[in-house]
Amino acid sequence: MSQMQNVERQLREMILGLEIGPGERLTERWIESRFGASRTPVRAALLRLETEGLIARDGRGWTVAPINLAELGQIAVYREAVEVAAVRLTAALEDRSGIEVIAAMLDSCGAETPREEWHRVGLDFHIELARLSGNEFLLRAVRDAMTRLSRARWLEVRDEKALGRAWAEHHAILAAVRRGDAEAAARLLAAHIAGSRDRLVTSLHDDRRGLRARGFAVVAA
Amino acid sequence: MSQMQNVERQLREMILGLEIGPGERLTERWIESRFGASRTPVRAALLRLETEGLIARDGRGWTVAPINLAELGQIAVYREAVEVAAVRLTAALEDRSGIEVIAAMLDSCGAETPREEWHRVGLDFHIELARLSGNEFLLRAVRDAMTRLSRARWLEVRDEKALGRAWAEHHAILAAVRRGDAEAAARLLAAHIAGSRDRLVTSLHDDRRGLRARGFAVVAA
DNA sequence: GATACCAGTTTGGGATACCAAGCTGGTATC
DNA sequence: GATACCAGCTTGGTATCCCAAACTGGTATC
Repeated sequence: MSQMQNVERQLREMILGLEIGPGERLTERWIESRFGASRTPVRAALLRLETEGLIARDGRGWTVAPINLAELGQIAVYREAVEVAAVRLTAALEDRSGIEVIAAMLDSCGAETPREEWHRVGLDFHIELARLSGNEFLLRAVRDAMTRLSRARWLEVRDEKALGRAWAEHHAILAAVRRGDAEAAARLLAAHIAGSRDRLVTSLHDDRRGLRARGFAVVAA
Repeated sequence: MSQMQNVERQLREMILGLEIGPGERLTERWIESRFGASRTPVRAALLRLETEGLIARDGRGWTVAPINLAELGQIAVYREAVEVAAVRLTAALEDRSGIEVIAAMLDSCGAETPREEWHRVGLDFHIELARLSGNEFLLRAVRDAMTRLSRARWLEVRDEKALGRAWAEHHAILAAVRRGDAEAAARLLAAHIAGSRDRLVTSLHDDRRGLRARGFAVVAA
């Protein structure tokens, strides 16, 4: 694997894993020494991560993208548009057996499953559901949206109840798609996304002092 | 302006203007000498254009993205999802005066307007309409889709009648938005996108021999 | 004490040298 | 004549060097 891909992957993991906090400054030299690569692949990786929205230019330098509450609201609208379109396509397919793989993925999470895994499955559910549509652009849009949401969701304080509710909503969406009920699937998905956004924004808004205390830049809605 | 932006902009214009044909191979050294920049900004520009879908990796090298008829169909579905979402948002705004700027843009095209200008306005109509929604992600999605459609639309054989019809459909969509009729706007826009796709794919499919004769790679649907 | 200024350092942008992988054209062998 | 093979060239990947701009810390001046 090339150095650029190495740096890109590792840096993305550090950002998404909050090992580098939202709003933190990045210098090409620091990354270079941190990952043992020269500046050429480092700069290539930065350019790619910039298009993912994980880092942003800060004047002449680079900054890890802050958590932006207004952006979360816009992403929810965007998600609804593309995810609903994707699920409508999928519900209209003759062969909807791909659904079962996603259902199995959901069921693989149990009481003893680590929180990290719940988080990953919660994101992958939406990505895999979009993939079933067969539309590359809808898939990419969903993947991009989930990447941008990833850190915020990780910071969200989620209790058992919220996790269980999301799990149930995911299954309800799958059930509607399974029986080919596009309208129901679209309605359930839209409600799920709106509810998810509300919980997310409320949680982060309430906790913004704590987040800032941890050194995380949080931009208000 | 930085060298990277220079190279990126000029290379994008050459690709979109079909000065470099779809499917053509690109080498970093050729670009370097062509634009008088060194490989560092050239590589940065290539990485950015790759994310726009205008160029793609071809094994170890670079290739100008071919015209892909299957992709055009997928883009139409994607466009419908995001553009309809955007126009619904716009129709729900209190202040919809931005509409008039777009209407003026349409009206600036007359019988003596060069074909190039019609082309640009036809793309910008959709982008500016999405911008009015105020949602950055929907705007970016539409802009990205129109960029990917640009070359295909330029190759489309369009007669006066088709241009006039598109112009009328654009105005009809604006009228629906102006009176706040989200349902009508969504319906008209969806029909416009579907019709546009049909004409585009049919035209390119019928002309694919001619396009290939010009050295343009055309991937079948 | 505040401020204007200056030298030193840091940083991203760019240019270039080097390398390994892969391709090409020619050649020698059968 | 076909094929295996090899030298040389091309090309993207990487490392490194230079530069100008911006930042930093300290100092001198008022």
